[in-house]
Amino acid sequence: MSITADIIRGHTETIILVSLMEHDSYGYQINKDILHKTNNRYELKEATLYTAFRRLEQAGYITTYWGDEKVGARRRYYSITQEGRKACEQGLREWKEAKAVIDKLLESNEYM
Amino acid sequence: MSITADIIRGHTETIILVSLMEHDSYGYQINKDILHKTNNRYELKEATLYTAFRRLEQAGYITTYWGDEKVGARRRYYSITQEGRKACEQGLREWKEAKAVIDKLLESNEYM
DNA sequence: CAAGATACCTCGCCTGTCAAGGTATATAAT
DNA sequence: ATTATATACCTTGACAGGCGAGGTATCTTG
Repeated sequence: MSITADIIRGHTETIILVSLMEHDSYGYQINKDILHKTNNRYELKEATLYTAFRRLEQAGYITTYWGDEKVGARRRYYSITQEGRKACEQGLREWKEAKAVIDKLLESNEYM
Repeated sequence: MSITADIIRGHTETIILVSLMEHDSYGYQINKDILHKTNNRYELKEATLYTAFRRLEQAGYITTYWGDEKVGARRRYYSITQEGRKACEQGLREWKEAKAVIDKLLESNEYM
């Protein structure tokens, strides 16, 4: 995993929110989706994932409920709220802005 | 300044190293260059800048010397080392990788 | 019945950011 | 003269997010 903690820092919440935009999901699944979407290049650490869930819940961006699995391990599902959708869009805008700025600063000269 | 601390986190050192690739410079100038390069959209906080210099020096990525200004405030100049150039290139590679991964995760669905 | 996958969780350390405070010089305005 | 602003440097301590290390429980497969 070449992506360092500091580079991903601050994007975790938006990544989770985006993954909840289409449909409710649960922690383990969200992380596996991330792994597959990135062709096994990236995966959130469990501790990071769950602390992010707590923050997002605290902020009112997601709500949670237990699945009714008759079999297998219990699943805690997460659902994005209207506020969460706004925060998600804001996060995406911030990413685009940050990307443009960092690209400008890093690629203004090409040393690669 | 819409770019949050967490999004920029981890790029600071590479930003500084890139700015030293062409020629030696000093703190105040580097920060002003960043400000101009980004059309006043971004500027490092002084504390962040100087703590980053200490880290980079500690890591052997930059060396430092005092300017011989006859007039005005003294300037501490920084010079990138060979190790620093390597670290810079590594930082640029990491940025490209991180950008690709985050883009994949955030733009796999378009909600903007 | 051991191993591995699924599925959840918390504690406490680490590290980069930055607000707040400081020093000193030169110039322009009041 | 004094105040303000720009230049130019610096440190301390709080804060917050990432995550290593540890834990629990269920199901499947060899």
